[in-house]
Amino acid sequence: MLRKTIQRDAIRKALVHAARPLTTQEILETAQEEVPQIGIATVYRTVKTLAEEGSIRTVVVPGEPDRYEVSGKAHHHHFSCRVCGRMFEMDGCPVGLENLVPKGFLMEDHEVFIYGRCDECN
Amino acid sequence: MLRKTIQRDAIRKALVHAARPLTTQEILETAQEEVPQIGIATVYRTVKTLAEEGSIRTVVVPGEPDRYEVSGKAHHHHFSCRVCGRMFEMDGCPVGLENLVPKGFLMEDHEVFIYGRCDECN
DNA sequence: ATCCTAATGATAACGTATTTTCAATAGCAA
DNA sequence: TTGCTATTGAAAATACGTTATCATTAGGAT
Repeated sequence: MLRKTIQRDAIRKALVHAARPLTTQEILETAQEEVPQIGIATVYRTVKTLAEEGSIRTVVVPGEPDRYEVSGKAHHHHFSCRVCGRMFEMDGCPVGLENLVPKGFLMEDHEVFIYGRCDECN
Repeated sequence: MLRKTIQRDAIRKALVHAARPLTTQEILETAQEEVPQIGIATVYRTVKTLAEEGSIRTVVVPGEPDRYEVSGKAHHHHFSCRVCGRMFEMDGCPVGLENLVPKGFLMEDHEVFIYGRCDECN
């Protein structure tokens, strides 16, 4: 039986309140504002549980550690700021992806990453 | 002074003749057809040199090891086959990427990955 | 309030990709 | 052909994200 702990609450809150996908480090830092003694192992454990139960989604990023975001959001992609390293959500989807797919290939899924500077760093 | 070796030649050839970006393992296997005793350390060393001199480009992929391809190709993106694990080139680019970028953000670059089954695995 | 045990925190261990080490080999200039 | 030293191969060492270990803490049912 799953127990309700202040650590899990802090981690869940960090993810729910974030408007962007968070790394385990970012989750740790946010959760520490509420539960200072929380450790990284708890973040990994909780994130794993939340992902298994389906309430969060893993965002796998090129050349960077995984991020996590609450599931159920509308289809979207991500913007990665080269200055502050944060990753942001972008609504919508580019057009004509199916035209890229070579003949005979089957498209099941896609990912788009845009790199640049976020509004704060720009 | 850089020396010409059969190992470097085999690695360069593997990359030049490939129609798709290769992992260090794939480079090793291809190069071994020509130089059976070649080791993975030489692949890493040579790939690093080639990247520094600009003749190849590193393709950083979500959740997978880096790939390498010769530079100078026309702008393109990649298709990743979930069955055989190979990555293929796709000419062209989706439309409307700039519409995704939030107000105040600056787009410098972008990457698109499509996942599915390649023609051989389909 | 007590007891059982799930959960935690600190840290060691792991997995995997990549780099370094070092003795042996092989370009290549003289 | 010789000699110098860049390059190689094998294996050890790193880097770094993630998982496991284990003694301690704290939900929460009774």
